[in-house]
Amino acid sequence: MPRHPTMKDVAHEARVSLKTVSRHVNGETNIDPILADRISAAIVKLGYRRNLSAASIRPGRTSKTIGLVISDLANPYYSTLARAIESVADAAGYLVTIASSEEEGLRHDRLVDRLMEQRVDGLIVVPPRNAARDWSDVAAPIPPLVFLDRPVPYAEADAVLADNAAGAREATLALASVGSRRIAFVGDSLDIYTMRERHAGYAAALAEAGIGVDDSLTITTARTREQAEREVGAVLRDDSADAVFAANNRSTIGALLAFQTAGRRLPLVGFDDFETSLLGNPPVSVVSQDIELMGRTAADIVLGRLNGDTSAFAVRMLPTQLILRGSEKPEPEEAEERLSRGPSRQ
Amino acid sequence: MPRHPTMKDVAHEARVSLKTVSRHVNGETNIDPILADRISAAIVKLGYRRNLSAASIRPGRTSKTIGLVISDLANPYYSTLARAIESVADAAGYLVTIASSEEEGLRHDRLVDRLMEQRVDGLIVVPPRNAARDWSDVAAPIPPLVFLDRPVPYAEADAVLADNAAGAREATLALASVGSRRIAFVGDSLDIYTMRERHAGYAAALAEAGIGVDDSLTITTARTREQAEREVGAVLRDDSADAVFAANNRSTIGALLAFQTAGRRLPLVGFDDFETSLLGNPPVSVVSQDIELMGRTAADIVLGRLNGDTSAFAVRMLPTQLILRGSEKPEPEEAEERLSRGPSRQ
DNA sequence: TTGTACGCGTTATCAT
DNA sequence: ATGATAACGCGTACAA
Repeated sequence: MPRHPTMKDVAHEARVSLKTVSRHVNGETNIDPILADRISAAIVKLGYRRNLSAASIRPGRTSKTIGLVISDLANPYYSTLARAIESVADAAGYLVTIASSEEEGLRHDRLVDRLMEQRVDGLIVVPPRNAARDWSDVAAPIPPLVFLDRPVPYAEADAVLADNAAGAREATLALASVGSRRIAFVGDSLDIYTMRERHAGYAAALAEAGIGVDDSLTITTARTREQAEREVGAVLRDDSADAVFAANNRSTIGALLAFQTAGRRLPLVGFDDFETSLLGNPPVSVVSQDIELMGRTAADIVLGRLNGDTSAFAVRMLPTQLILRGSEKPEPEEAEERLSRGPSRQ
Repeated sequence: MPRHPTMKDVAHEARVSLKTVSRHVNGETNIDPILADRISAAIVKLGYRRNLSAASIRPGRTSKTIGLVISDLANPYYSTLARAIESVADAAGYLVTIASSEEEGLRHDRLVDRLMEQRVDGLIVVPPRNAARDWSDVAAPIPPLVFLDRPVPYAEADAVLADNAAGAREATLALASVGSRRIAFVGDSLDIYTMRERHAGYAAALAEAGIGVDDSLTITTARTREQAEREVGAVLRDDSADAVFAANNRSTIGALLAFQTAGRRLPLVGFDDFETSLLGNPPVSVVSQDIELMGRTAADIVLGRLNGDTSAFAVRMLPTQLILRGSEKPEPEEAEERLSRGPSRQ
């Protein structure tokens, strides 16, 4: 593998000075067409490519790169966010370096440090659940920083979040409005910010509907799809609830699996839409976040800061959307149901 | 925002020379503990962070970054690939810069150029459907290069692919072995490499099973989930097929939607597993690719090359796995079916 | 319009 | 063990 040709090589080949090549490469116009042609020819002949790493160390120049630290790129929620960010960044001429923290504070901090050492121009970050270092302990200068999807652990930054509490409230009200009274909350630990928010919205809706919160209906052990399935299976056996608010994707799918196994279902609304929500029978009602908008907003904020926006730091709370597809309603009576259904389906 | 402190600043603050700071930062041991302490203190006091961009311009030094160009990061298939690559890369101390080509040749080429200008150490690339530039026209030096998921457009590189033809053959044989004779192929255009491969496997299986290929059963207009749904709906109305091989994810889901609408289903096997394949009734049989293994393999190859592996370029064809969950079988008779089913489910 | 000379932050050589 | 000095590839005063 040959060495990378440099500007000096090009200059030599084209019998011009370094500076003239630099001008040519940077698209300046005041340059003799004769020389320009010679330079172009030399560039093609040698296969010259700019070294942006080298260029970026000059004062005032940057890497035109944005760093993104999320929990897990394999999670569709985060890959959708990443895609939206990448899309906005690319349109502005920026690359995106993406890293997964796996919710581990130390790993997160290591990745942030690495990205700063790489001199990214901006940083978009999903704070890990188990935060390690405090952001106020990070030495200046910190590049424009946006927190995503989680509460803001640091004042000198912007943030973009979904209104989890409002979404959960709407979902729970929808279940209550068609007659459910013992609505179970099925989700992950309330140590997780989004879960706390969603549970708060759930509780608020119950209060509004004149239903007391029954703690035995709050299930926070659904870390995986399988656990959710077991928990909802137990609910069905005990007949302890008459509806389910599934506070995340895994809980929704676990609930559906439990319904399938039991041969009967409860009214259900889930948090976060999923690819096959239309395939349920009935189709599954969900609280949907505009994930792409969240990503685009975060990227826009960073790019705005890079373009000199010095307005006060702010938290953008984005609304969610309740999509009712039918699963929020109670199961029809047996006889009636048989009629309304085809002889079989997937 | 203050300026980044440099090694020179640290050296000055610690009253040492530049080189000693460099040694300290790079973890060399031959250094007076007294001075080391002074340097550490200065680093903390000034908030010094090394500038890897600057370091990487030295000959023999690299950016410790890998470039990845895929079709679309929002597609779970590619985000799973990206995650696996990132995971391997991170363990080896590499960052990954990810970009989406959107299957556009020009965009793809632009991103590849940008990554090379950024001096990534290695490149993993999904060649776009509409290739623009030929790789042989790209000037040397090209960093270690691995093609992913598509046929190899260039000899000086490694490649990692799934055995699409074998997977499709297995799927089709599974349908034939339970009695289907008019098996429809539902997928996207055969201009797409994976579709061609999967159709070839489908045709091979039919030949093996002693069934002729009926061209009217090959549907290649299912670009979206909705189109697939319409096409399969038509098949159901016409009764033109007695089974469906869905050659990609969207086709599988479209078929399931059509089954749901029609109130009856055909034996079905889909290509690529999906999150809720267990939620079907019966659960959906699929050909599954080991996407993570593909990503890890690609990353391992690049890292191997970076560590001096000079063995001949090779194409790794990874096997697929047929997962039979029940949907490959014909629908039971009406009476029988009613018994085998609970009164209702999602 | 073109070129000279220097600096960016880092690492490497080599002498001390 | 430590430091002066020269690169690395590129951009920019400033002079010509």
